[in-house]
Amino acid sequence: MKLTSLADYAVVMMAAAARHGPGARLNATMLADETGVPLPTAQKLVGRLASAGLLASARGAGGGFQLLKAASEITLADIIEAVEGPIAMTACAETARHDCALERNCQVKPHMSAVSGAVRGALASVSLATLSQGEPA
Amino acid sequence: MKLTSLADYAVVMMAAAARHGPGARLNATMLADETGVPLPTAQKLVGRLASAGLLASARGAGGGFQLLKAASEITLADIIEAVEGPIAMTACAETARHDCALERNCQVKPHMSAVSGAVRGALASVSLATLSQGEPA
DNA sequence: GGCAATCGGAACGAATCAGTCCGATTAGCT
DNA sequence: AGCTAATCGGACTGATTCGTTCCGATTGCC
Ligand code: SF4
Ligand code: SF4
Repeated sequence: MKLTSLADYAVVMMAAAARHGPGARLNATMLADETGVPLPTAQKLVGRLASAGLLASARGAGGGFQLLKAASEITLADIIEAVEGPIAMTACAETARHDCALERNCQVKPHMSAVSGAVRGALASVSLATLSQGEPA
Repeated sequence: MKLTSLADYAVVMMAAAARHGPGARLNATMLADETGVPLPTAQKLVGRLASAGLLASARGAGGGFQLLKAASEITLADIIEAVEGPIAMTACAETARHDCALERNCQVKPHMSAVSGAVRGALASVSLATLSQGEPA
């Protein structure tokens, strides 16, 4: 019940990116140096974030990344799903992927989608704008 | 962002146990046969649940397990914490365990305890009594 | 006192994660 | 236009944790 280090680092990097304003040009090296995340790991993360639609990527010299949405429009759930995949507590909650051996006569299965929704809602209630501020609410 | 198979199986077994009433004598073999969880895995799970204080264990022939609380008093968070350990989204949210390299100048760290609390609250709002019923709310 | 049944912890194999590296692509300069 | 340099993108390796399985310790019953 804890998120992976990759997802955690991705949140830290996105918060740092949000602090640069919506139109700033960013590259992996700058973000890695600013947050302390190892550079190769940072490269992997921005790649995933870009393919998920949270960042716009530009290749070549002078390229880099850029936030596609406002900080208040990006939530923790978005970042986590971009890095870790869909938020589903159990195997049966995820559409497709029905490889649970107990699924045929599992009594708690009908409730799991609601539980996943609740957790996802808790994560979606936190926006990047909140995280980028130093002090808690 | 998904719970492990062990925790999932533990929830299924606890729901099955709750359906037997509060004072019923249960053993690992019965629960495994009823839920479909492999017997050795079920043994490991009931052991952890007992050491966490959710079940009372009795050794020897004619022994077994027994629920210590009412079904409405046991929440998903309790079961997950019993199997997976404390619910903490990040390394810094957990008291002790401060082995994060970015912890010195991490801007999002102050918010993570609140996020962990929100997720834990979402899980704590679901009781075993709800899960043991076949139909969702 | 012997026996059978059950809990408890220790060991093994598998899967995923975290980290690292090198190739493909493109802007900028000569 | 050709070359160079800088950056993204995907593929590979090692490490950690998860999941499973097995066998020994303990206790009630006969
Ligand atoms: S069917 Fe039951 S045991 Fe299988 S993943 Fe869903 S909740 Fe878990
Ligand atoms: S200090 Fe920052 S990077 Fe480290 S675990 Fe906490 S939130 Fe994550």
